[in-house]
Formats: sequence, C-alpha cells, structure tokens
Amino acid sequence: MPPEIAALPAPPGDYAELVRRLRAEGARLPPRLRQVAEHMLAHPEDMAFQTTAEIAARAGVQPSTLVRFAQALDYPGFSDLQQVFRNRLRRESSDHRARLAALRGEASGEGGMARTLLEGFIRASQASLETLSGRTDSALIETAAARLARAGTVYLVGARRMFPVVSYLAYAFGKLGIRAVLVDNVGGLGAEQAAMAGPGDAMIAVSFAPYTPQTVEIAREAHRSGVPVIALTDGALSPLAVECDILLEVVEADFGAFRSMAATFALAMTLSVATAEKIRADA
Amino acid sequence: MPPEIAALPAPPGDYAELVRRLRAEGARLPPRLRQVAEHMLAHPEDMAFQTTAEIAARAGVQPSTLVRFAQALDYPGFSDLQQVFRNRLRRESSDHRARLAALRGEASGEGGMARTLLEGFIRASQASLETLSGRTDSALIETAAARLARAGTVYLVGARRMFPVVSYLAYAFGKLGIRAVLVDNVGGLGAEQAAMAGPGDAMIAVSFAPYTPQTVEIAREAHRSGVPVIALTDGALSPLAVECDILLEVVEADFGAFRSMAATFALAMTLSVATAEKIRADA
DNA sequence: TGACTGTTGGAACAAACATTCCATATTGCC
DNA sequence: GGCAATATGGAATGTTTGTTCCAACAGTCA
Repeated sequence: MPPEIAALPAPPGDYAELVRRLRAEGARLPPRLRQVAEHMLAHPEDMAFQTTAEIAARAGVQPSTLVRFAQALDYPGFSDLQQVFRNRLRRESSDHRARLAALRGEASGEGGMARTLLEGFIRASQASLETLSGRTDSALIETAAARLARAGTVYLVGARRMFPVVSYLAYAFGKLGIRAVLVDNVGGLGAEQAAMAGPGDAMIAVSFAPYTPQTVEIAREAHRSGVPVIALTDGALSPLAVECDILLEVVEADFGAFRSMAATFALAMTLSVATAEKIRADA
Repeated sequence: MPPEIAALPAPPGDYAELVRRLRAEGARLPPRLRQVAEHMLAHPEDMAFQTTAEIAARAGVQPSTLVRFAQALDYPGFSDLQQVFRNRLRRESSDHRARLAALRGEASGEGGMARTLLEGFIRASQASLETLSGRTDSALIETAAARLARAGTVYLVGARRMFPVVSYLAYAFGKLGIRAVLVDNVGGLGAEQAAMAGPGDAMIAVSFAPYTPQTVEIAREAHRSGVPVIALTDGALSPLAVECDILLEVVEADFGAFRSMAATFALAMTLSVATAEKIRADA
C-alpha cells in the first residue's frame, strides 16, 4: 500500500483543459474566485497580457485573489496560469519552434546523425510553411501576378543560395508559356542580361540575408529604369525592400547554419501559376 | 517666438507602421540595433511574450541594446515597443482564427485564387515532408554520406525541374568546403563536364519522372566507368535505379501540374551536412 | 596622430511585479 | 449564540523587471 502522500493534482496544461475544469468545479468556488473565473472566460486576452494589478482591477478583486485563484486550480502561482493563456495565443508556431530547439539541443539523438539532421530540416521546412500560411497577404500575390501577367518578358534575378529558386521559376514560366529570362550571370554578363529589361517588362528579384550585392545592384538598376520589380525577400530590412514595387516577404526557419527554402519555393510556385491564371483570365 | 522645444517624433503606433519605418531607415541603423531589428522581424511572437533578458539572449545582444533600439524608434522604452507586438498578436489571433474558419467553410476558391493556390502548394509540401519523415531510411543516407566523404570531387547532375536541387547542392557543398562540380550543361558540354569523374570521385544524380534523358545518360556513363553514383529519384521504376550504387527514394506530392520539391530539398540539405560531418569525423 | 562622435557591454538602480502574510470579515455548524 | 473554518482585503516582502549610467571601444575627420 503506497504511503499517503498528498498526491498534488496536476493543473490544466492547456486552455481547453482549463475551461473543462472550470465548467466542472467552477460552481463551488467561493464568490470572489468565481468572479475571477467569469472575468477570465470573458476576457481571455487580458489574462495573457495584463499584470495582476490590472486584471484584478478590471475583475473587481484584489491581486492576491488572482494568486489564490490560480492556486485553487493547482498552479503554483498566477504566472503559471497566465502562461496557459499566452500559449493559447501563439498557437502551433511555438510548437514547431520548441521542437526545433529541442532537436538542436541534442547533439545526436537516437537514430543516428542522419536521422537527427533529416528531422531537423523537415521541422524547419514545416515551420516555414506554417508561417507562410499564416502571414502571407494573398492579395499582394494577386497584385504581383497581375503585374507579371502584363509584362512582355519576366526577368529572373537571384544568386548563390537563391539561384535554385530563380532557376525553378525559369522552368515553371517556360512550362506555362510565359516569356522569361533567367539572369544566370554566365560569363559574368549578369548586368548585361538584365539591362535588356524595360518598363514594359517585369523583374522578379530574390535575395535573402546575406544579400548578394550583384542581385541588389541589378534590382536597383532595373527599378530606377522604370522596370516593375517584384522582390522576394526576407523582410523590411532587406536592401531589396526599397528597390522594388511589390515586396513579398518570406520568413524561413533555419536548422544549424542552413535555412529552409520550402516557403520560398511554395511562394514561387504560387506566383508562377497565379500569373498564368491572370493571363488566361485576361485573354 | 516659441522656445526651441525638440519636436519629438512619434513612434510607430502599430505593427504595419513599425515595419514601414524599419524599411525606410532600418538600413542605417548601427550593427547591433539592426541585429535586434532582424530578430524582431523574424520572431515577432517572442517580442510579444518574452522579457528583455530572454529576447536579448536570443538575439545575441545585451538587454540595454533592446531599450536603445526602442528609443531609436522614438518609443520611451522597450515596454512601449513590446506593446505594439502584443496588440498585433491580439488582433491577428482573431484574424487567423476567422480565416481558418472561412477556409474550412467554403470548399475552396472564393477566398481568392492566390490563397487557394498558396494553400494547395503548402499542403503538397507538407505532405511530401510528412512522407519523407515517415519512410526514409536514415542508415542509407549515412552510407551515401560516407561514400561522398571519401570522394575526391562530387559531380552534381540534374536538369530541368531538378536543376534547382543540384544548384543548391553546389552551393551547400561549396559552403561546407567539399569539392564539387555542378554539371550545368552550359554550352551543351554536360557530358564532357561529367566525363572528368573517375572512380575516386562520386556523383549525385537527381531525376524524377519524366526523366531527362541526358541526366540518365550521364549517370549511366559514370556508373559504368566505376564512379560511385548516388541517385536521388522517385522510386524503383526510375531508369536511374539500375544505374546507381545507392538509391535514395523521395516521394513528392503534387498540386495541379506542379510537384513539390520540399522533400527533395530537405533530403539534399541532410545529405550535404551529413557528408561534412563524416569528413569531420574521419579527420 | 589625436580629438571627437557614436556605439557597445555590463554593472547599478529604482520601479513594478507576483506573491506571502496576517488581521478582519463571513459563513457554516453545533 | 458562539465556535471553528474558511474567505477576503490590504499591507509587507523579496524578486524580477526595464531602465539608466558610465567606461571602453570603434570609426571619422582634421
């Protein structure tokens, strides 16, 4: 027979469980605590962000009551209860990030080095796709596609790590029957290849940190010559951001020193097919 | 005459404005502050929830730098900057939830063509990654990496849709200090480029249905000359399957006429880093 | 080279914070 | 009605937090 240790009950681990718990035993809570529970369910966002003093004031109780409330639900303190609300707000993306961090932490877990690396790159790709799904303004893609659809020729610029993306775009555009030129810098003639572009054309420039100077330079030149430039880049700090007409932002997760390209490719695919659709719609 | 009060500029009131501001003047920020800006844009959720100490550690700066960063953007202190991120998260979480519901509600299509395409490509990529995770033999990757690690030079062969993968491998191997030659077929000299390979080297050949004849031909030639060939392809029915020493199978999902490349890239990344690790272990 | 301006790291600081404690009030029970 | 148990308000407390300050450093122009 086990000794009578007060088996301290586990607090609800997530928001859904918390709500279930309150529904079950919320009725037999003391008046002030019930008041807190009601406020909590009515304003879950306040619970995530505000301080004890603020929440207490809004709920019409003392800060200490909040702590007591949390402890009545078996949390060590109010902060632990609050964490549940914060996690609820950030949803799955934190899941991915935590898993990535864990993977990075273990030197080489079970399954061997290759397994660890593979899982790491897969997680990084998944996280990137997740972010792309949540944060991308599809209207902006449509705008970009419309611009590309009107272009006589689409010039594709990108180097080093991003060259795969533009070479893919060259393939996709070709297959879709859209006239495109891959600025591949063969023979060092990148600038000359791109200089063919005029205001009736368009350019897709792809560059992520650390930005290849030549890509930025070519985009700048084109932009200043009146060529519509669509930038595929990693954010507002990119030097491409100021040298473009339409900025498509992509956030890629990394694993080790290597950044995923999954989101960038998905966006590139979308952009090319959307352009083809626009052309078809116009005709 | 009014006294010379320094008309203190107003800080960005919401996230969109903050991004706009950074786009305009982010480039001329001091290095450390720009580092903060980059971290901030890459991990906006961290900015909403974590404390100065935590954020600073992740961004690789001092807590004081965060305060300085906020003040550089005309906020009185870091807390005021953080408030922008919290507000964004509050609003966006309801946005995101609504969008998800909308997407679930309507079968597909009315949410805009671009959205439909984007979600489709994202889903295809995720499915591919899922499959890769589930059915890849990591021991085989280790074997392949060991083979590559022993090679004098790695020859990279792939064309058309798969050219992005080999061009990425060329980038990765270069960055990792592994001698590699990208067989890019410039000037139609692909066969000659690949003919340099000998038994002391190795070749990675990438081809998926419909297989590019030249890629298959080059791999066959190399294999018969005693060059270790590692094939990255889509299954046992591939013509590459018989002309290689190690067969790495990848199943990619497609959306419309376009197949994802997410799994192939993840595998390529794994293979290159695993090779570098093997080389390091051998030394 | 040498002053000057701007940037950075790290310790010191004061304010804000969640939490604890205790006296008081309320409730339930005999 | 009186006692015990619980609930509550509000001050006290020890952390943790964001912030400030200063010395050291880097870059720039004379």
